[in-house]
Amino acid sequence: MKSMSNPVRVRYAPSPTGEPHLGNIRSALFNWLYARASGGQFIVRIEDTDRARLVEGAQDSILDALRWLGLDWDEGPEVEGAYGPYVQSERQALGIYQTHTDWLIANDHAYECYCTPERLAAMRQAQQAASKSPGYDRHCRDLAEAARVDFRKQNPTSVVRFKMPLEGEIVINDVVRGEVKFESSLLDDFVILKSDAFPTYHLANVVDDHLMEITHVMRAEEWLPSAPRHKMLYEAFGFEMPELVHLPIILGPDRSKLSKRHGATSTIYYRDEGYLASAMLNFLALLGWSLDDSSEIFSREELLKHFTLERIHASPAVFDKDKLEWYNGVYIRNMDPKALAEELVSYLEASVTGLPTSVARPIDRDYLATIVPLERERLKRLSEAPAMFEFFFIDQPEYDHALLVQKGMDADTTRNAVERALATAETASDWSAAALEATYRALAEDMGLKTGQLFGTIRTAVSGRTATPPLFDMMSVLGHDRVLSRLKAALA
RNA sequence: GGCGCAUUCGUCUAGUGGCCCAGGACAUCGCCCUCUCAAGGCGGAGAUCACGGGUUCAAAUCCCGUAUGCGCUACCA
Repeated sequence: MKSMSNPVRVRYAPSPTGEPHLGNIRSALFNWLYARASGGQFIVRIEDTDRARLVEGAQDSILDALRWLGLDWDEGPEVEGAYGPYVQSERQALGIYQTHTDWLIANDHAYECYCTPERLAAMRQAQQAASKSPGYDRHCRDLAEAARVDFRKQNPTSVVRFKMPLEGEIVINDVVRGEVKFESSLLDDFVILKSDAFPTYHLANVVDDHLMEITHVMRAEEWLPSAPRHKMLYEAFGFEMPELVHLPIILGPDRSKLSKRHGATSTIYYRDEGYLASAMLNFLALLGWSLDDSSEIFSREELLKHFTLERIHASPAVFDKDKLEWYNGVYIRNMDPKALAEELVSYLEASVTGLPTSVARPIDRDYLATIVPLERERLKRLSEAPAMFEFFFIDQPEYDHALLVQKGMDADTTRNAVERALATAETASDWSAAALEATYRALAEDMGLKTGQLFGTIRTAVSGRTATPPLFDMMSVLGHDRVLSRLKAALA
């Protein structure tokens, strides 16, 4: 337990190189959860030090994902705080990383390296051929000052490398995994400042985490192998080491790291597909964390109440889309119909993926409000609504008239059933579901048909489909005129 | 190849020496409910707890080894 004088400060530090990956957002969630659960601060820092991989709009997309899930940040882009700026390129422009690098060089913890990419590639090739473990051969580590002057003259581009210890053991302590040991001799002198004067992740991360007074570094497990480098950096600077919390990796169905070849990995994609933020939050929280043997449904509040670092798992978790969909169904069913209707409007009115253009926009909200309670328990994703609701909105659904014929019926009995159903509808005075059901049950009996037969025929005639909400609720919502015209069309 | 992490039903997981010849959830199958589809209820199948050795009266749980999977091994994060 950290003392009250040392409040928890955690950060989510994405690189704006693409869409917000689910695994990445899961890391953000855990950081946010821990910050909020412990009364600490949640900071967002943009790590845009790789100028070549920058993607326009990626930062906005990442922030959108956070906002969608309600992961609010106390400091970061758009929320200035006392430790800014919160974008590394801006910090670079301020000279923060250069200053730290200079200090490291002056104190014999780092050195300039003039090796060309060609030399490094050749070196790696040779190492591979000799099946030696790869790594920088420290060619420039102990160059004499005169030689350095020479190199600078010939080749003004250089990088700065950190001097790793040549021997010994580096032990890091991870909250999830305990002590992890690394052999120093196997770790090479890694680059901390690139030739474009931007820092690498390692330097920027350590410097910024220290300057921003981060207390817990929570990130995906793929970072565990670089933890010893970070530890050496902290020691060289004389900075206090934050707690390390390496989160289990999220896997695809084939058990390799979840990536695009497994399908959509963008959080934004799932939002657009109509997954609810509450469902996504619940699902993501249980990927690498659990409370007990029976709790499955967690609201944001419950998550905050129960989340602890101790219950984070060490083993990786496979992303199961079926389970996500189940969660979504659960949350949709628990949603207030009015709120759900409101949520559905944009999906229904969408130009390409929405209802057919023949349906006038804006759609009738009152009418929609009567449909939603009928379809709610069948919806798994909001994006299914247009296809599912279409027959409520268009004039006349297209369907194969063979579908009108139910089991044990033929063309004549079917035609007769539609005619009688039409006649009954024409004279019906009470259009409530209950009244309709009563009259049509009587009709079925009168005709010697099973309810399943008569109702099935009417269902298809009225909706063009074989799977719908309960028939009479549906007819009641559709309304007298629409039902009559569709029954007539079934006779054509 | 080297280093690191991990290993309980197909999947997410409960389990920290006896309550476990292993519990819950998703998916799957069957039945019930029922005008169809869902939802819901009930039930089934599904894990020799990766494997092999120990330690112990007793191990999924502790120790050692092996195997497998994944991650890292860039002037990417």
